Amino acid sequence: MPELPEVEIYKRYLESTSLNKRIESASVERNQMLFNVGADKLERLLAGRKFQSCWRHGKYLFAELRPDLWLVLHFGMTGNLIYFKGDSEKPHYTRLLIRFNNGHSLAFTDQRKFGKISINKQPQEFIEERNLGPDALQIDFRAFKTMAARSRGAVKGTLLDQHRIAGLGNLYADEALFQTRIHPQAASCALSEQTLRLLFKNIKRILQTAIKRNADYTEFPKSWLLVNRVKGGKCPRCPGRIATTKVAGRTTYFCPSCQKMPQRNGQ
DNA sequence: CGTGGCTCCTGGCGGC
DNA sequence: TGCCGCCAGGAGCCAC
Repeated sequence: MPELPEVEIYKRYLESTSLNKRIESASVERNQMLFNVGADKLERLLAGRKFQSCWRHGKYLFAELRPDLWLVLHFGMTGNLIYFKGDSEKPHYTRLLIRFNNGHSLAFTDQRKFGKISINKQPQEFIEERNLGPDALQIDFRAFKTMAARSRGAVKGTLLDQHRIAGLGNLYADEALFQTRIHPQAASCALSEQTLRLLFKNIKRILQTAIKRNADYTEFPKSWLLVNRVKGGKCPRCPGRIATTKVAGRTTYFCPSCQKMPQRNGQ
C-alpha cells in the first residue's frame, strides 16, 4: 500500500533507473487512470523527452520532463514501477509503458486501478490545486500543532486527511498512534502539547526508519504494530491483544490496553 | 466545516 | 470443489 515511504522508494528507483534517458515512445494501456490528460496527448508529451529530476510530496511522485512540464503519479493502493529490459515481457497490469532508447522500459503497473496519472506545470501548482497539506517529513512542529488543534474529529482521521498532512495512510497512521499510545478515536484537538510533540517525533522517526529499510515490512522492528497487525494477536508491548475498529471509515488496528482515551485534563 | 457513506477495482479468502 | 459475498485500501464526491 503505497504510503509516503513506499513512494519515496519509488522516487529513488525512478532516479536510479530512468533519469536522463531519451524516451523513444510511451503507450497508455488503460486510460481510465488518466486524470487531466488524454492518452494521445500524454504519449506525445513523453515521446522524445527525458526525465530530468524527481520530486515527492506526500504520496505523489513528480517527474520533470521540462521545467514547466511534470508527469504526476499517484499509486493508489497497488501502484508500482518496474524497470525492465526489452518490452517482450511487459509486466502484468501495466497501465503506462515508457520505452527508453537504451532498450529498457519503465512500466507503471496498477492492479486495482486506483492510481492516477496526470500532467502539471509545476509540483507546487499541483499541490495547491489539490489543496494538499504539508509533506509529513517536511512539516514543522508549529504547523503540526496548529493543524491538530484545528481538527475536531478523531486523530486517526486527521492523520489520514491529505489536505491536513500529506503522506500517511491507514497503516502508518495506526503505527504512529500505537507507538505514541494514543487511542485512534481520541479527538486530535484534545491532545496535550506533550502528546502532540511525541506523536510528531514518532511520525518522523517511523517514516524515516521505514525508508531506511526500503519500505520492506519484513525488515521493520518487531516492536512495531505493522508487523503484528493481526486481530487478536499479541501486542508487542504489553500483555494485551490487538483489536480492530472502524475510524474515519477505515479498519483500525490498535491495542486497547496501551492506547487509552485521554482524560479530560490532558494526556 | 466536518464527517460518514458510497464508489471505483480486483484478488483473496471464509463460509456454506 | 465451487461459488458467492465480503473485504482491503486512497481519495473524490455527495448528503447531512
